[in-house]
Amino acid sequence: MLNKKQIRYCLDEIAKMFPNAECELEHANPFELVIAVVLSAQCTDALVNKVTKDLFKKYQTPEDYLQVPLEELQNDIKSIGLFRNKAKNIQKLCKSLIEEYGGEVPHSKEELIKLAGVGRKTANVVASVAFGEPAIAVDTHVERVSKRLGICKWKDSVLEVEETLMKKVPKEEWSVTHHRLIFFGRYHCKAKNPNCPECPLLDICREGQKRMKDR
DNA sequence: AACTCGGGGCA
DNA sequence: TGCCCAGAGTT
Repeated sequence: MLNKKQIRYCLDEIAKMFPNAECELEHANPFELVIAVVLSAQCTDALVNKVTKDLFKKYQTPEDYLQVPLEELQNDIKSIGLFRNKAKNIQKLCKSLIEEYGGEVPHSKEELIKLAGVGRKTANVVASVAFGEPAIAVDTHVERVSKRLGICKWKDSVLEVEETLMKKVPKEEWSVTHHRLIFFGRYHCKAKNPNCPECPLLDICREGQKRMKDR
């Protein structure tokens, strides 16, 4: 397991690789961000951005999403996959926003995660990106990279990965950390063919060293 | 803990 | 054409 100093080294090196790692979803306000992140589950940000361009023109408020039949909303987002569930969840989510939060998006992770279609990862992204709350969103990239590098244990659950990161990274850097790890995982430390030979972290990465030895 | 939901992108 | 990608909800 890497200690705090080693993790700091990793994050600094990744920061050099991706100097402007930030949320790739297009949004103008917290409400749009919530919708975009809910839509982004199990699909790429690029694909979501294609849909949200028109979607955000058509729907500006939670009320707008409830004024159309479910089938119409499903049709508006059908190109992203899992659209039936996502459309249902968005209407439920909008209903909750109106009835429980005065039409506004709540700021805390604890409130966000209660919303339909919002899980731990989405709640963390919205809290940190929209409201600047300290949070580390653990998606598949963050989980994989954390395990390969040795930041956490291989058998850790998603929640345990998140807790370990929060424990070992200073709170002020939680938000930027999750973006750094996501970029690192998506573009360099890929699931299939991680670019270990050109990785600046090879000397510290247990999985990288193992892979290089096995070649 | 395992299963289901569903498309686009790419070889 | 078939494999790969990416979370939430339910049981």
